Amino acid sequence: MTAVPQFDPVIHPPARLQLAAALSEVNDMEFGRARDLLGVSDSVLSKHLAQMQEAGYVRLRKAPLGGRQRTWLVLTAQGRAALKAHVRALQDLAGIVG
Amino acid sequence: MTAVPQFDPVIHPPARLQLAAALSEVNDMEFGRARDLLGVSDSVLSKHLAQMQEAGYVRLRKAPLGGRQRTWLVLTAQGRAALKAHVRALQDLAGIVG
DNA sequence: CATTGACTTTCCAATGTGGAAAATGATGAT
DNA sequence: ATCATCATTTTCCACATTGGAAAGTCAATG
Repeated sequence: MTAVPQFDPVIHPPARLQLAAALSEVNDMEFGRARDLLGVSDSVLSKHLAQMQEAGYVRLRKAPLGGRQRTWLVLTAQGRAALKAHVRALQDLAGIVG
Repeated sequence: MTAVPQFDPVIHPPARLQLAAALSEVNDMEFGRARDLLGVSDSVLSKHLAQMQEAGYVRLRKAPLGGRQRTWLVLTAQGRAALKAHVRALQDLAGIVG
């Protein structure tokens, strides 16, 4: 009798939720900027991105900038929808509190 | 440079978030009912409650019912405020997604 | 072709969550 | 009083997740 809906496990963890939210407000963001924003190491961001990519929530665009290869993170339509659904789920869940 | 605000770790985990939300809609709820609602074992609910109590988010009211002792869970004002703040934090974070 | 910069992967420690089972505490039965 | 029982609570463990450090990759110089 699990009357309570589950949250999307890919997007619920703080780091990923924050990343998705940050990406939702821009067209794209550089890897390094996202890493600093979240305050995590390269490896950690990379691993979160791997999961979000696998879920189809994020797309990585790699292109050279200033001679060096850089990566831009883009929230996909699916990722945006997932974030939206997640926020709405929480709002519904806590609707009365408002 | 953690420009992203952190979530309340006591209330963010799914089980506790769902519990807080569920409790926010009623005056109180029986232990067993909450356990079934969340779909977890007695021990797990008990442990979540311990954390939420320690944070001052939940109060346990024990009283006999039908000869046996039962426990009712009550969301405190502090717990309600924490839930509200959490929801608002997420909304702010994802404000653009709307 | 060695080097450097920008990630990615591997390895490992720390935490957190969950369940089963043992322990508690409060009754109710005997 | 003592025992059995029900409602939690605590203990013990297994497993999953998350995070960082360091080694590994790969493309673009020098």
